[in-house]
Amino acid sequence: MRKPTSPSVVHPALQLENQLCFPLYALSRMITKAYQPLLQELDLTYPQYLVFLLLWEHQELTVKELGEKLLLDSGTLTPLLKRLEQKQWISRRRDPRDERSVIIELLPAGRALHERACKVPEQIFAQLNITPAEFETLRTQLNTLLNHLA
Amino acid sequence: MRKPTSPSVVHPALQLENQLCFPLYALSRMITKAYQPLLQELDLTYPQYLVFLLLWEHQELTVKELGEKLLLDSGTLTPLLKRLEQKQWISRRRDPRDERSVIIELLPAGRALHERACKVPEQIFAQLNITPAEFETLRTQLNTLLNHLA
DNA sequence: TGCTATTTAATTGTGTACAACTAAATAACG
DNA sequence: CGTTATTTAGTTGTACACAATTAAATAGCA
Repeated sequence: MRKPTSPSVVHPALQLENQLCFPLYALSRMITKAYQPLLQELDLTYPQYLVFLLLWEHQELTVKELGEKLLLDSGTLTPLLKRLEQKQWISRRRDPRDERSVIIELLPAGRALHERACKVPEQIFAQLNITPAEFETLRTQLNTLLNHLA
Repeated sequence: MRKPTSPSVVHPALQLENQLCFPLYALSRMITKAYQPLLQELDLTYPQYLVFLLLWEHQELTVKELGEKLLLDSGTLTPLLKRLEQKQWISRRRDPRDERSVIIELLPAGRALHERACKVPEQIFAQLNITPAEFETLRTQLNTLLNHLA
């Protein structure tokens, strides 16, 4: 072991353990990592899974609509969606009524993923070791804060 | 407007709005974005800022120690630290007592950033529109959940 | 109508994240 | 002591994220 470095005078608010941002950032990545082995069986990444959550509900959405719901821009979505298109899970086409928009449509193979994904949420929940009530409280708080910022 | 697509039968647990993971993921990115203009004045990215939070407290840490505290691996840290080294904010050297370890040391220019960063936390807090009590509750809950997973 | 402003995706470049692998150093053990 | 196992960073390749820019289409308006 190296010698422990002497603690210097640091603003408490600048200590990692007092941050809100850090556990948020770390927890987000940890949760993504918890999804990874489950999603790997579906050949999906976590952001791709989020796109499918929306498409399973809506069948088709524009890139703009996906971006609004996921808070992601075209710089992230365009290459992601092209990869899903290559796998024949979605189609991309310009809206004939407004050629600026690109409509993303769920293809049969993409819809078929829904059935296989059904068990994912409960498997994740089991790993969290929290009660449904705690889950709800936290979800509500995070959504509230998100609405303040977004 | 395109025609609204008819809602299909979707497992409630597979709806985006019922997820815990999504607000966590989105909020983490939104908070990072809130930091961005403040950190830009320090020429820092958000993960680089987290590294400095630790180095301002400890002056020197190994890559392993940084990785343990930030839950990041060398694949992320090595290039990030090399960029900080190029700016002469930190130094990287092998530990002579264990040549496998790389010691990251804060250089004067890196320490000088601390003073300029002091106002960052309060400026972020102001944007959150929550009370200190709510801040504390949320921070505790997130840390608890993080400990369950990490 | 004709011109300008806005909207929408795509592109480009930088910087994370992370899985999988490599290489070097050290620890552990017979 | 020598051999094997483990630890530690670094490397490679893939996939986000996002700022900034570009280009095409549409809206707005004089």
